[in-house]
Amino acid sequence: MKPATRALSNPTINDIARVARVSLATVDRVLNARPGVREATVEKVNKAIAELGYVRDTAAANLARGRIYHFMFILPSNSNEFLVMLEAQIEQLNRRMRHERTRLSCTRVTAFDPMALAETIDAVDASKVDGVAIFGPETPSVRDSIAHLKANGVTVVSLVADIPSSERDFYVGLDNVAAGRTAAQLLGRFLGETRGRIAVLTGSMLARDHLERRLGFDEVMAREFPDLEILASLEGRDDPALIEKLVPEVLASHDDVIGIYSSAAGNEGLLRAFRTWQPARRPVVIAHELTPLSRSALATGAFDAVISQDCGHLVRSAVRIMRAYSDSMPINLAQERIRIDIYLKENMPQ
Amino acid sequence: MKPATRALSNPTINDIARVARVSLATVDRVLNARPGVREATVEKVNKAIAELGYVRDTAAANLARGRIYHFMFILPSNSNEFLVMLEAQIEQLNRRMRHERTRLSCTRVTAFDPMALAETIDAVDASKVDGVAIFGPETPSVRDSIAHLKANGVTVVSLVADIPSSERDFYVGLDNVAAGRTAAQLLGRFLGETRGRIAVLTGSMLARDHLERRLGFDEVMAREFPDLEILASLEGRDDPALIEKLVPEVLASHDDVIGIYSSAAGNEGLLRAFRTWQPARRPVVIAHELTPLSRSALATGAFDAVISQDCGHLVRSAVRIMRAYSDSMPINLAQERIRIDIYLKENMPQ
DNA sequence: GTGAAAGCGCTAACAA
DNA sequence: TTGTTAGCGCTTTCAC
Repeated sequence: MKPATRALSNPTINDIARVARVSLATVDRVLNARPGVREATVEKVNKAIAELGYVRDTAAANLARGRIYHFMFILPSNSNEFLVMLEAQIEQLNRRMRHERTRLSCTRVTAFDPMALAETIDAVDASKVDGVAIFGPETPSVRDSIAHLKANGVTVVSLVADIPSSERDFYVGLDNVAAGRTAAQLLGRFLGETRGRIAVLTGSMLARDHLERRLGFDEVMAREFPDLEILASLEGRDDPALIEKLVPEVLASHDDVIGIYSSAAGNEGLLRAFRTWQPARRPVVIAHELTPLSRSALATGAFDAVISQDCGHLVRSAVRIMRAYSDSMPINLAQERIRIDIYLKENMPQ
Repeated sequence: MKPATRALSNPTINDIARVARVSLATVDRVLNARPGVREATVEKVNKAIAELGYVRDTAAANLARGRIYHFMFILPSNSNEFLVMLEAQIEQLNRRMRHERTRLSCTRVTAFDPMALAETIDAVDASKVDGVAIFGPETPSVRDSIAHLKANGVTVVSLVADIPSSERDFYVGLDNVAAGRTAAQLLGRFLGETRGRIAVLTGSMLARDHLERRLGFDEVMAREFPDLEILASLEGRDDPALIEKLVPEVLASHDDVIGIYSSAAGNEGLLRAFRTWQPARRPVVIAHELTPLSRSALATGAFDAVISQDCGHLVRSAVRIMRAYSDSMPINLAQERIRIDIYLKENMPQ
């Protein structure tokens, strides 16, 4: 064991109190913007804070408060692999953070059902919850519910799919337009000189993330690979069974499908559809989300690339951000940016 | 402002002391494995700890100790873009963490000079430093210096390039063999049916990361793209000027170079060499590290893809790990795994 | 409006 | 070998 290193510390509220010639309690009142302090005193204290370059020790503050953070995740009740992984990460982080005064909980709401989502948001007890992370569709009722929650002092972040028209504090997720562009570029480059049609699988036109991906995909396809013809989106509603039914229909009606962009959840259904399809030439397939299934599809060559976002990062990021907002602390944007991960079989994590 | 949420807390040392019928000080002694406690008492305390599921509150412990962590980074004195970014991240994190009882410092050592590195490591004052992160070559003298540091109770992590034969506690960096494989796969797929020669740029045969990349690259090339001929590595020593001189020589002696794998630092020199080269067909270029220069090369199309590791993540990870080892706390391996990032112009962070 | 004092969970002198 | 006590930086009663 190393001896403790005790050194030149940062200024504390004691220093502020001394410099500003007030008591600790007054400094605390100013720091936490509590009422009952004369304007002149507030200024004295703020001057001392600026002078000394004081920064509050959040750990000590939380210790004194005995504060426990309560954060809630609201996810669609779909049970595709991505959501299973997301929920597993939430549970894992919850266990890890029990000892850091933080509690996470997770609620499921029927997928693509804005009313059910709005009701769930309305049911949040603002006196018991410090922050809510929402993964769901962007509709007026959802916006209203978010506004209501914000008005009650709860931090709100959108997760995976943004809700930019709402008053959410932050969006934790990737740039879905850029993800769609990336898929197009990979598909186009991997196809090289080959000519034919491209099938696109999406989830729901209600889901902002799905729409954005299609937008970015079409943009790059039109600009850089104008010789490839893109078919209309198949709406799979992230439902493996539905996808398994839809895919063969399209493949049967076009015998020159050389590329597939699976832009939403439900790879399971796509892979099952593949089992009964015997194309002349194996198509290039770009899918989303690295999951047990897509990993094995990469390994066997059924998928050529997978575009993904790190579930662990999503959850840690959401929690860090809800904490930062709860404490009015700054955010490291570079750390919170969710990367558009590209996985080939060669760079999958073991 | 929300009211503080005060709730069912975790057990504290007070609970342990009560259950084990000893004093706080004794509990503290057992927790910190300090001597001077009877075996029987130790067991009583440990029993209570297990019974209550006690987990130490590190924040409170650090507050009480007034402890300040001192971590040191040792980097090569080369000044390529990657190192500039790495050092910038260290400085930025240092500013951020001043208020979390953590101080970071950074020392530079002549690149590819094992003796100079060993001397620098030997010069570390173990009584003032809790952990050291080393980015440098793996040689016997370096190993010995690391062993010496470890013997003095300092945590050691290898950074970017591993030193597996040493007693380093952890390696923070990516799997370079897999990175080489990834480069080969991208190059091969982007080339499609085109046939010709591939030039490979490396840094130094002394650098483990460079060797490993070449290894992985050759493996996938031989297995999946046997029709492409790979030329011998050009050793650029991460020196832009040297690279600018070497590249045209190779291109002049082979008129069918259709692909380039720039596996080390010094993209600057490569890009300058391109300015005077007029090939019949633009080659496919895969480079390493997303930097201002490689970003613009992606944007203009001079590079087709960049394989990268996130500098911010490297530094944060190294610090989290040194902290965890200093406190004998567990590590979240999934969070610390450094990803092999693939960037196309479409998925670059803005 | 402002201040004094107790206490959050833990550590470290100093006693016993 | 063990216990008592002060105090880390901050918050929060409760007086004044």
